[in-house]
Amino acid sequence: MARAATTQDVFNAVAERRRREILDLLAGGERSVGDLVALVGIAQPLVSKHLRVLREVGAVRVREEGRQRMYRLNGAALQPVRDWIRGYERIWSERFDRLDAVLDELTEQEQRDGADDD
Amino acid sequence: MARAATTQDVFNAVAERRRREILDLLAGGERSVGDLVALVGIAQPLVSKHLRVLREVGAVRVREEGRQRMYRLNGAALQPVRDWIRGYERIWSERFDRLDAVLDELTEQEQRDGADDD
DNA sequence: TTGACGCATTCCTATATGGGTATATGATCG
DNA sequence: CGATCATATACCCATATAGGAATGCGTCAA
Repeated sequence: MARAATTQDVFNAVAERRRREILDLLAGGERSVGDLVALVGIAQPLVSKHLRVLREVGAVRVREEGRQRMYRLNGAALQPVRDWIRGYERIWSERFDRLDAVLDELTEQEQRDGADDD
Repeated sequence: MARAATTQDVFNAVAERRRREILDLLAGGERSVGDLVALVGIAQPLVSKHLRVLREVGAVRVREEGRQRMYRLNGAALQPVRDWIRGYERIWSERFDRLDAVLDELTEQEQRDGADDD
């Protein structure tokens, strides 16, 4: 089996740098494909393909306007990512930080006088 | 070119369901590889491979204990994901929600009497 | 109607997987 | 030392890309 399809879930869709870039641009408002091509700086077919992936996971919406297609962000589709990462907020915000730091040092010490890893 | 390497950035690393599962388990505390194998329910070599990816992006740390290797979460490595998704909080929380809803309806209406998409 | 424009899709290639199986490596025990 | 346990790695396969080039197709202008 290969990696899961990018159209399968949002996590895979946003794993791609360009697609995050596109979403970031759309966060600023509607854009035509041509605009995105100019802004992202990659070939038009590629932009179209990325947009398709984003469409398939529901992260963007299209609106036709003459020959142009205006794309718009649909933030709701990103919620699974937000929800997942939220579970880790505790780890950053709470005092676990200090405990982690201590454990880190211990680990690194052991690593040093043990095998060297990676 | 193929998709970016999973070891290239955290986004690609956590795009995989199993790896998120592993991280979630580690969020509850240190675990040996054997524990993870039992909990995740996939073959040991696979768990080891996922752990390697997570190690390479810094999302987990290892500590050797006899023949076992204890893995521990390193939440800091997930911050790029958090930071990115944070930029969208505004979109969820603010009143843009209502505007989005309206635009959505308009879009769907146009889609209906225009070509059907997808 | 013909031509140009704006996008989407198709075909092609190189590459990086995720899963499985077999095997190597290291540590502990008898 | 030899056997066994806990992990990691190597190798094989099917699959899904991301990027490039060429083309299809609907829309608008002359």
